[in-house]
Amino acid sequence: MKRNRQVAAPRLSTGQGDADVNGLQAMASGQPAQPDIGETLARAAYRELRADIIKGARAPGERLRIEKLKAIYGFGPTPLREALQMLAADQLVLVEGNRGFSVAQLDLDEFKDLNVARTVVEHAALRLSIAKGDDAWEAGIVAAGYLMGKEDAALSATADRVTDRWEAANTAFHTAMVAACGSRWLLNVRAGLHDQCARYRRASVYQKRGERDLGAEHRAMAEAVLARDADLACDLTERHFALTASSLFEAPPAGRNA
Amino acid sequence: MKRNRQVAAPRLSTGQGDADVNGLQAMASGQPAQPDIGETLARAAYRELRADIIKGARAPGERLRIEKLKAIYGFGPTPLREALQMLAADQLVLVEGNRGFSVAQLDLDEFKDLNVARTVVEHAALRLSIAKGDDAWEAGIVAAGYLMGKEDAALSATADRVTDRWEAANTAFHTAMVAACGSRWLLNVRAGLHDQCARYRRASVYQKRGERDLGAEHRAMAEAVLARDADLACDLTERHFALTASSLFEAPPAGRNA
DNA sequence: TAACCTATTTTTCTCGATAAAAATCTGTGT
DNA sequence: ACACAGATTTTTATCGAGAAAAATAGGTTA
Repeated sequence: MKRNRQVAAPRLSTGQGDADVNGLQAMASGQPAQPDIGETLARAAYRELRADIIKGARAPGERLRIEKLKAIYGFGPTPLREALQMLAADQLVLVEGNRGFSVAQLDLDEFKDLNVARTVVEHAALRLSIAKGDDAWEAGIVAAGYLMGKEDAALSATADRVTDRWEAANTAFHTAMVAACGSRWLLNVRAGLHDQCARYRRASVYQKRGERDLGAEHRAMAEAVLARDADLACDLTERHFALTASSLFEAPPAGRNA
Repeated sequence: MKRNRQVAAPRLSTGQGDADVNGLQAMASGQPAQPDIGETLARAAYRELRADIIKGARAPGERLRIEKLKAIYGFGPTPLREALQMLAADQLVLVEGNRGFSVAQLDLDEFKDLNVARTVVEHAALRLSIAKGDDAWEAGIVAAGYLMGKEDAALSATADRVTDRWEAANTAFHTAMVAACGSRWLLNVRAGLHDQCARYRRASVYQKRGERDLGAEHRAMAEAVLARDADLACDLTERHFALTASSLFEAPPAGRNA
């Protein structure tokens, strides 16, 4: 009777009672942040912060003081701290002894390192997936490829920065191709590495996509995978990653745009 | 003056003032748990819980109620919750909406899955390491192999359960071989998968080591790696993992020994 | 002036208490 | 007896306050 949903009500009653809080959150996170019922505040804070860090809304190196985050996101100190600890486990946030949290720095050497690991995992997942994939898997690739094509077209038309929509389609497309690899652990690891790379991708102001035809790259990959040509698919994937990487290397040292 | 080390003093003043708490902790974690200075209680709790879960002191599936953990480890609710969230990120702990935490269950299918991912990552790291390793790397393998040999001998002499010492030597030995792979990310991922597997290894009551000569397996691996024979090294590693796995498969369903 | 020690402020971390949710128990009606 | 609704208990999640640590500022001495 006097009992409201845990996740919604306390959020609003955290100090201010009007809609300004939601406005702030929407500004910070992009979407209205509709918390799934049963979701904990700590997890909601985790999701919002994670999304903001990956998309670059929270700049690399930025100090994440609890009071500041409290003002921005409207969560209390406890959920925020728990969220930050989780993000630290993801390597998205740096935690120093008694000196608080900060957004993990972007570093070119780190990115090369990351790319090595990602390529290894992606190759393995791709080969397994090609060996094991069934009809439903193929259909999933076709569907994701279709949406990817639309986003690629929209992107090259506007010549603008990468959008959230494009990112989502990209993630779905690449995930679809490795989905049948048969190891949830491999997919988990892969997803983590993918998210890390997404951060670098989106942080780079100078995305010289002009010289790339992403649509063609994606089409070629899907084709190779559907043709079960593992060697070609791995080769295309590696080149795909490398092209993104090299466009970042040519940009000025990342992480200085705080 | 009135200021003590953060990590030690509050621990003892958490309710009881006598040494019983330490006794409990020592019982639970195996060692006196000497917290590094500057370490946070949350991180100390994380380390202790993590070690206990991996070594099986906290049984798979066991519910981790805050009050219970408070009594066992002597930490307050906040550090404990933060530690549990970190462990959940590591997939060592399962967290359910508003229903608390529990030790992740052990499951044979899950272990097969895990082994796929681990083998992939280990192979890649091994190949890279063999390609790039220098003299210091070789020396590290020789040193770790020497200690490993001692522990293997001690183990086969007592025919007893795997000890903490053996586990530590095993971890160090395998880590030494991949240490030169050149990607910290790959090593991080690898370490996480290794720890997960260690859990399965130690949980299995029926470790039919009798038929295995671990010392010989380890020596052969070190030899192949030092000879820079990547194919052989990968092959031996895969077989090494597979043997451990098969000895678990023959045991009754794991995780029922709570 | 520079180095060092002390006091103050700021920030982080932890605890105890409280509110919210789930689980359990109880009684009621069919 | 069984199913269901309501109330109670237990467990979990969150908040606000306070203790501890780091950072900063100020003052003293060589």
